[in-house]
Amino acid sequence: MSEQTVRNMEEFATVSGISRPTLSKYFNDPDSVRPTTRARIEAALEEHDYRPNIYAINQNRRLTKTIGIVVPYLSDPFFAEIARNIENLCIDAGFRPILLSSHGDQGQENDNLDSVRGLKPAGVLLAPLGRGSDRAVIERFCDAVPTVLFDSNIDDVGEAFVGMDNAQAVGSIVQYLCNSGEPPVFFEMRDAPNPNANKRRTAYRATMERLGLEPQVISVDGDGWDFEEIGCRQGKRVIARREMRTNTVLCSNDRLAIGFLAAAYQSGLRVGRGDSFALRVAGLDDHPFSRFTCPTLTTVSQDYAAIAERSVQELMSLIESPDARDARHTTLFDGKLILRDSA
Amino acid sequence: MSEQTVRNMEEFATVSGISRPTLSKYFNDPDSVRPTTRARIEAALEEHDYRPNIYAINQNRRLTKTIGIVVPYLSDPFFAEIARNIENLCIDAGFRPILLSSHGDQGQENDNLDSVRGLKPAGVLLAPLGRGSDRAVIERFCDAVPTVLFDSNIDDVGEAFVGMDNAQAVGSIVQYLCNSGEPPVFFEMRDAPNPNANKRRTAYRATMERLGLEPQVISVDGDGWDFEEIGCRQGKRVIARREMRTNTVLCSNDRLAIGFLAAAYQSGLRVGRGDSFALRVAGLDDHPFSRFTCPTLTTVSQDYAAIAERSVQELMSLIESPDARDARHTTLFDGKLILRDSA
DNA sequence: CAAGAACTTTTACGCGCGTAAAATTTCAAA
DNA sequence: TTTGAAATTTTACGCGCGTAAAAGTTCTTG
Repeated sequence: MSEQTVRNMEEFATVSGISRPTLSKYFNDPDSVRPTTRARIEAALEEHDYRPNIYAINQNRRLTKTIGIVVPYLSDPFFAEIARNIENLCIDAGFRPILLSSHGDQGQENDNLDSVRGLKPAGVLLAPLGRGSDRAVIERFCDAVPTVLFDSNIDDVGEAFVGMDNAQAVGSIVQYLCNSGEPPVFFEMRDAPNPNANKRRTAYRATMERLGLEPQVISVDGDGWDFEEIGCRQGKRVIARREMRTNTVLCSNDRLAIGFLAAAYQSGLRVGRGDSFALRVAGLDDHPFSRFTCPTLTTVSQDYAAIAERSVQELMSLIESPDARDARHTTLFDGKLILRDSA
Repeated sequence: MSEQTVRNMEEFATVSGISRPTLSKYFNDPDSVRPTTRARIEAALEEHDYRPNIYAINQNRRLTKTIGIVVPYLSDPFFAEIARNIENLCIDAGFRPILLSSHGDQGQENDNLDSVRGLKPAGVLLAPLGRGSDRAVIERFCDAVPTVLFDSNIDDVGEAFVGMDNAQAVGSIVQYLCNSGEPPVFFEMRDAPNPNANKRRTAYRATMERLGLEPQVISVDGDGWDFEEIGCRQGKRVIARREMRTNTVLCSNDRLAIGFLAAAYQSGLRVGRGDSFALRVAGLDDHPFSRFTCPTLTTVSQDYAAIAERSVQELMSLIESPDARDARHTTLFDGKLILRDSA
């Protein structure tokens, strides 16, 4: 490699013997040039390992090949996993994903959207904070940028939403719990940040009533995204005060359930199904760690891969034909009951 | 706001009555203009919410205000947490952090470094894959970009390394375990991706020998970054075959330990300290989930905040005076013994 | 082999901003 | 008020690439 000489496309044109406009075409789409030309370019590329300046490229594009991915809380492996899936799909589609986490904070979410807008992205995949989001800010953002919401819905905002069918998921696990033992109590945070929580509580109530059973919702205090901590601390309180009318608890999500399992353990209650166990605990989401709790957690799985794939598909169709959208698309994937040992 | 008119700095100069070069100065450092001027600019900014085009800015800077953060595996909450800390510190320092995960894959790590280089970052904070890294690629990268390594060291690569003192950490927990019961067996992956694993094994051996005890290292098969899964599957095997010479096991990291706890639970062994327990399990790292295992996990904490802070400090001093470096800096933070219920 | 299609080259301009130099204005201290 | 330092304005150029238009070349098809 005889390098150190090629500092821009002009120079690369000289050393490769290809004109700059053709090179420009090539870098925007290698298939848009004749195969022989492409081969010559790529041979020269091997020699000089030149790469176009990404800033200069994007300055002259109204829209870039960047895709923003904004998640509410990346330290939650659920979002990390989904982001990983999405990233890979974006790369496969020829885009550059940029991952931003709002760390559970509204100011950060607003900053992230601002910062993403500055990137002039082709599109954005956004899992909003939910209750903690500044709706006006998000609406304005979605008006300016093709945006697909996932995980957490905000009515009428964004061009599409992809998430879980909470009604179906809650329905199926409540039904299972009722069939296999005592009906579940619903354990949740009073002011859950995520709007799924409300849908889940509602679905729980509806399912219980449909089954002719009296629902019991235990809403506990606790702010922020430290769900395990809240589940554990408040779980111990609930257990100590014997607030549950039955021996079965359905937690609003797996992270709360993981905390609740810890609470049960620390309270000396054995969790599992069968006569020798004092408590049954179930969750929702199939969190990556749910396979390794003690006991392993019965839950309803979200299909991470499917959600990621559909979200990206929606965004791609949005990018390809921005005006061809008649109405907002909503996709809800069914959850799958995952029977493990905790319930 | 009378908007829709200001499309570049020129226009903003017109509407604000400030010359473009002064505006340029302001956006590069608001303190570099006279306070009255600054006030006028900021007043105009309220009116027109103009933002400089980031691509045009960076095209003319040899170095940008971007800082790359590359971690090996973001779905591991350990890295997510440390990245969160680092991100915030970078923002406070006036930089734009860009977070990239290699998802445990060498090709992805190489791509990430390539992609970061294209961003012309002021500096990079890199936690390499370790054993899975392509040393030559990383060396070349570090030659071109001011880089601070963290978590996982690669000898003589990068301008600085910030991590945990494995010898101290392992020493302290081995000592504790020996003092409080039977000496620990060391449980690890045979081909751990992270170089800390080797240091930990070595430290374990050294400490045991110093104490006049015979070390026992159990190295299990398992590829990839799915540590809990490996810890659980292989843990069950180890337990079933009674491979451990004592009732105490020190796992090479918390994620393995979390898996091992699951294995013990599923094997019917009660974990904890005291006569009524069959097994003691300890880990290393103080993983975010270690407070919620059953039982809670005794471990040695890494000071996430300190590691993040020092890493960023090192990088900042590197950015400010790139040549003032005589030798590679290495910072090792002591781990703190965290006594919980598992050992 | 001819004709037209498809591609490449040449030429030229523009994007939005950094930045240098010289002229002018503002400010603070004497 | 004067004076010099500091800040601002004016003017002008350059960064690396996208892209348009016209002219030239190569390929395909019959």
